[in-house]
Amino acid sequence: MVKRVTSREVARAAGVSPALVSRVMTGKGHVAEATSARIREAAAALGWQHNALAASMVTGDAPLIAVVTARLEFDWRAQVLSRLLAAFEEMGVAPMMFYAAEEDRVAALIAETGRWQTRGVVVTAGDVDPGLAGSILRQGRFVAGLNRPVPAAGGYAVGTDNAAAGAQAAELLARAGRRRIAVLAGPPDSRAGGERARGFVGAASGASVVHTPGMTAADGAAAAEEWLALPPGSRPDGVFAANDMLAIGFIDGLRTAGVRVPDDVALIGFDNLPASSWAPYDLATFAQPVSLMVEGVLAHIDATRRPGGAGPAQGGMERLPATPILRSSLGLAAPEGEDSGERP
Amino acid sequence: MVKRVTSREVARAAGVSPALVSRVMTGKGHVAEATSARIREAAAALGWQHNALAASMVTGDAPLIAVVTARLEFDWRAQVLSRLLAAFEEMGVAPMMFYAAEEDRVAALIAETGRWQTRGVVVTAGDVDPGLAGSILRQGRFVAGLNRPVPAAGGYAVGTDNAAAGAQAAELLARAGRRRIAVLAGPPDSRAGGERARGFVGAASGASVVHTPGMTAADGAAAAEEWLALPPGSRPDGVFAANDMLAIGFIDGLRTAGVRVPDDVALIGFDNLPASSWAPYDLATFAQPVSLMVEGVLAHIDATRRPGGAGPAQGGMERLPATPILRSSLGLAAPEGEDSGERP
DNA sequence: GTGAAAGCGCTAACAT
DNA sequence: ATGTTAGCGCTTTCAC
Repeated sequence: MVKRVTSREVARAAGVSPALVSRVMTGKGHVAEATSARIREAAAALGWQHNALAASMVTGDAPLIAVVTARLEFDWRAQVLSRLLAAFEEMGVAPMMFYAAEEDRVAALIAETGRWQTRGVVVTAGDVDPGLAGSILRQGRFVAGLNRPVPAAGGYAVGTDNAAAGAQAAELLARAGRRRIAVLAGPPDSRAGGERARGFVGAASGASVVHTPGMTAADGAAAAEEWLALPPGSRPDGVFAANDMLAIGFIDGLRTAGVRVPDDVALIGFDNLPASSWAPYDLATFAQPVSLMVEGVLAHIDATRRPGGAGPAQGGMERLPATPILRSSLGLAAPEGEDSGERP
Repeated sequence: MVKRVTSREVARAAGVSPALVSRVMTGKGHVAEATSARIREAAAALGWQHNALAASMVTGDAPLIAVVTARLEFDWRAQVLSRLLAAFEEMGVAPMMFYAAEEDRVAALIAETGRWQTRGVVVTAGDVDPGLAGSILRQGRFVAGLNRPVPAAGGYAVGTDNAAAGAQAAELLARAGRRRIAVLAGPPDSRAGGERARGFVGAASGASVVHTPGMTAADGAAAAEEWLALPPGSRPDGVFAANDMLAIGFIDGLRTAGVRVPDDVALIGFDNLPASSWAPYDLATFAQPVSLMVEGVLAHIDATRRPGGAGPAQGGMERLPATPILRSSLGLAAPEGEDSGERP
């Protein structure tokens, strides 16, 4: 550790008091143009940087936001993070990451965020404990859940309307003339998968639910094996996969056995992965409202900084609609909306 | 902002001096078991959390590490980040993210990291300015570049040995009996693409270099158009794509025109994306040494914390070998190494 | 427009 | 084993 330059030294070099240096940095109070310039020069000459730690301590407000996250291989998480980080950068707040190796570490991580005087927490993984959220909220900090509820008064949560999308999937498959339909729901404990499946089943009586151990392409391929093992007469001819990975693995598995998509099985996935638009798949899917979710979070953060504080958001979760992307895997004769084919 | 609880209040509640509370938190100095317990109880009762900001200020060492990054859609970046964040979490240091919306913001971001008294900077995007790196290093902080050099004495850098992999790609295509070979190098200003292409060309005289505007599947498909536009006699029969996205788009483009892979064109990509192993592609590729890169960075950070400081690393970049993943797109009769097929 | 003085919440000698 | 005393580097009244 080398001796650090302090604002006092800058002040002395510029022939002013430390208070003036502070005023120049914070922009609060009036400083003569000439003095300000002299101070900046002195700072540059000494290589001084404004110490954010010290400043935060005395003001009691650190321009810090905590982001609780987990495996970034998940598409929506990486996307959402990219945009959140870009926005925070622009807002001039520094994001601190709290990475959960295991889902059950999330509560501990959320608690940790308080040690750094962060303005609040954005949670993109795991579950938000009501008591914990409440205590953070009571400190005047915010708690924002992405694709997960924040069950506490004053908490904010946005997410994809999975159930509505599920219902829409059922409707699309019906419109494509499919009668025996099924949903690949992912693991029984998958929140998103469960919601999508419930919406699907709710809109289509008689739909069957197939759980898979995970939500990878390999799990989709395994589901294809199961499909092939069914007596031909009872095989579903329309399938909604809770995500694109599952759908892609399912397609690959079916094709290996000579089954045709969409002729033999119509298919729709979820996530609008880049791969869904690739030639071998041309997979119909749903695009998550990533931009809107991020905007929602940013708007909430912004609201908590203003006089009135955040609005009346009371533990409910704002549900944003996913956008159906119609592609040939659905086997719809003539999609009324043109295939947008846009990337996520 | 609500009135915050301080260690002094905890001390009073526990009937001790503030110093003891500090000792319990830092674990330095001896505290009687009973006293320690009393203090912890008081803290819990008051809902007090140790203030990391204040502690860091007085010790002069904040357990903070800056990570400069950019678009997380890039596969290796998301992978590397996941592991780095997990490791930092385990080390008990908090990662602060500095997100570069544009490559040319990187220098400014690296400079910013000093304001938070971070122990050092891990750079995963853009270029590291030598002067800037030098001044950070002189402050006793570390600078670690991932897949980019840190041109300053004491800086550390690890990355994939792109040139060696390029050479190996050429060799593999030769072994597959290909004579007219080419490389899809990506944009002329792509560092990784350029290195891979140079290694390829260096190992195979007569190889042609094709630049593409970007490195997406769409760019690969456009390259396929170009390939098809060539007179049949002069079309390359072996292609090395600087990444899997490009390769996949190229395959899709060729197939649409009835060209067969590997019969008409043998192909090898780079990155070992999950998609490379999917049935329609079964794309030979190279896996980046992600784990080793991360380990290198962690070891360097660890070294900088010890007495001797970091080793003699002097601006050079540690080059780690990419692992070839042999798959059917290469058209090798009998791969001597079994297809590992492992995911990245 | 500028300076002096008093802390922010904690830790680190140095005492005891 | 515990308490006392100075600060860390900055911001903020309150004077002038």
